[in-house]
Amino acid sequence: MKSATPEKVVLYWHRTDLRLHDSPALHAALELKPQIFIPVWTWDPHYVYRSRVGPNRWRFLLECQNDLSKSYTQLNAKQKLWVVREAPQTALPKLWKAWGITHIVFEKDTDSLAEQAGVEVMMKMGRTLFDPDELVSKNGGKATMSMAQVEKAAGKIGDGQPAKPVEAPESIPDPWDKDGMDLGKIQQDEVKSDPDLNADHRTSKDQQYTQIMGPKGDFGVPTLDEIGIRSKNVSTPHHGGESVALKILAGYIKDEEYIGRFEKPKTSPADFEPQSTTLLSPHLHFGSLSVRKFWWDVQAVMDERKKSKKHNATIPTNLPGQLLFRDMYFGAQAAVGEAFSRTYGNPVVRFIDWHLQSKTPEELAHGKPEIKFYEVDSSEAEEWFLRWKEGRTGFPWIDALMRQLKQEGWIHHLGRHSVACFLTRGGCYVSWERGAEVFEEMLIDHETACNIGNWMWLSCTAFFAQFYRCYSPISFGKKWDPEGAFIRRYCPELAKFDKKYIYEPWRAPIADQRKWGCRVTGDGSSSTNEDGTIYPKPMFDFDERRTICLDSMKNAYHVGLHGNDRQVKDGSWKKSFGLEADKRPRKKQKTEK
DNA sequence: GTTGAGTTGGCCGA
DNA sequence: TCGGCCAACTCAAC
Repeated sequence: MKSATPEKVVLYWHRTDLRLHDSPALHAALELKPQIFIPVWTWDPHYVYRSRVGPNRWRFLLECQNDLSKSYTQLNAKQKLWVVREAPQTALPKLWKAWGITHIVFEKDTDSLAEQAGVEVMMKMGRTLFDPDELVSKNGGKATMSMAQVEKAAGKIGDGQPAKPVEAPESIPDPWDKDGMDLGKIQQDEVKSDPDLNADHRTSKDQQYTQIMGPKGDFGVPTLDEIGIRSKNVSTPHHGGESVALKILAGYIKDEEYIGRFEKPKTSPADFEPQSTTLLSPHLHFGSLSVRKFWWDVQAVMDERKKSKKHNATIPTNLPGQLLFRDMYFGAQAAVGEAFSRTYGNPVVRFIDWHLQSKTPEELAHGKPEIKFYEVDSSEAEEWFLRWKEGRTGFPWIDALMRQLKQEGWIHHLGRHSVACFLTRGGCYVSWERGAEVFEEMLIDHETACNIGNWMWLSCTAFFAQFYRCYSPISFGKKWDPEGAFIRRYCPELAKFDKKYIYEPWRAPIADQRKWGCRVTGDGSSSTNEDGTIYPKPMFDFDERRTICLDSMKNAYHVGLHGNDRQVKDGSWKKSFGLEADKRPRKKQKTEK
C-alpha cells in the first residue's frame, strides 16, 4: 500500500522516444519535480498479430527497451523501464487508478489521447526537427510536397532552426515501492489473434498473454520468446539501443570530411561492411537517437569547416537535407491524415492503373473482386510480385538487394529506389502499396510517413513526376559496382561468374555456367536441380517491360486522376483509361539468350 | 505565358 | 569522363 499521498505522481509514457537524451517530453515530466515517477512502455500484445513487423525489427525494439531500462537503473537503482503488457487505451486508465497518477506525459504523435478527469495530460513534440502540424500550418495548411516548401515553411518557424537538444536527466525520482507497483489483481484484457499478419514468424500460434506484469511479475522487457517471435528468424547484424546509436553518431561526427562532404546521391548502394551511409535511420524511428541532436552535432562540424574555409555539401543532398526530407514526409502525413498511407481517398496521390491494386471501400463492401488491370493477366503480376519479394526475379542486382533487405532489414536508399522502381513504374507495374507492405514488414527503420512517401516518390504518384527517368536493373548497379561484389555477397550462387555476366548471368555461355558452378534456369522456386546449383532466368524482358510501363504511365498521367476522385472510389476510372493499354500492340517476347 | 529547376536515369558519341 | 539528348513531369518565379 502507498503510505503517503504524494502531490505529483507522474507516469511517463515512452512511445516514440526510447532514449534519455534530448527528450523534450521526458524533460518536461521531470521538471514537474514528481515525488513518484514511473517510466512506462505499454506493450500491446495485439500488435504481434495486427502489425507487419518482421523478426529483425522486433529484436531492434527490444534491444532499445533493454538499453533504456539499464540507463534508468544506472541513474536510480530502484528504476527501470516498466513494461505493461496491455494496449494503452485500456492499460492507461487502469494504471491511473492503481498507481494514483496525477500527470501523464509523453511525446506528441499524430494520434491523441483524450484528457481524463483528474489526470493532467502533457505532450511535447520531440520526434522531428519541426512540429509537423506547425510545418503544415506555415505551408498554408497544405501537405508539404517538396523540399522548397519545407525550407520555406521551416524558415517561418521561430528562428528557422530546429530546437536545440535538451539536457539528459542526471537523476530520476523513485517509483512506488514493490507493493505499490503491484498490479497482480488486474487482469489483462483478452487478446484476439485475428487477423494474424505475422504467423510466419511466430513460435506458437496460440500464444496467450494474460499477465499484465509479464511472466515474472516484474514488468521486465519482454524476450523474443515471450512475444512468440522465432529468434532463429532474426538475421540482422544491426542492433538497437540509445548507447549504440550515440556511439555510431559520435563515430561519424569525428570524421569531419564524411560529415561535411556527404552527398546522398554520391553514396554507393552497393557498399557493405561498411555501408556508405550512417544507418542511423532505425534509431530515429525508435527514438533511440534524437533527430535534433543528429542535426546540431552535424551542424557544429559543418560550422567549424566553414570557419576554416572547407567546402560543405548543401541541402538537400547533405546530411541536414536528408533529415529535412524526413520532416517533409511527416508534414505530408500530418496534413493528409490517415488516408496518407493508401491511394483511395488520398488527395495527394495519383491514381495509376497498377496491377494488384488495393480494393476500394465500395468493392470491399459489395464483395466485388479485386480490381484487375488489363494489360497482362493478374496471375502473371502476382507471380512477378512474389518473385520480387523473395529475391528471385532473375535480375541479380534486384535479387541481391531484396535478399539483403530480408536478411538485414536494411538496404541503401538508392537500392530502395532500384527495387521500388522495378516493382512499379519501371518493370512489374504492380501497385506501390504492395511494395510498401513488404518494406513495412522487413525494414528495421520502417517509418510509415517516410516509407509511404518514398514509395509514392519512386512510383511517380506524388512528390516526383519524371517517370521517364527509369532505373535499369543492369546499368544502375553496374555504375556503382562493376565487379559485382554486392551481387556475389547476397547471391552467392553467382559468386564465381565473370564480371562480364554478373549483372546478366543468362547471357553467359552454358559451358561457363557449368564451369562457375551455377546454371541459369527455372523460376527460382528451387535453388538446385539435377545439374546442381541454379539461379533463375529473368522473369521478363526488361526493355520490353520498360516500354510498356512508360506508355502506361503516360496514359495514366493523361487521365490525371487522384486517390480521392469519385471515379477511383466507384470504379468508373476504367472508362477513362479506355482501351489504350490492353489494345496497344505488344512486341513479341524475346527468346532468352 | 515562359522558363528553369527539381536529392540520386540511360545511352551514345566524343 | 563528360555533355547532350531522350521525350517530357510539376511547380514556382518571373
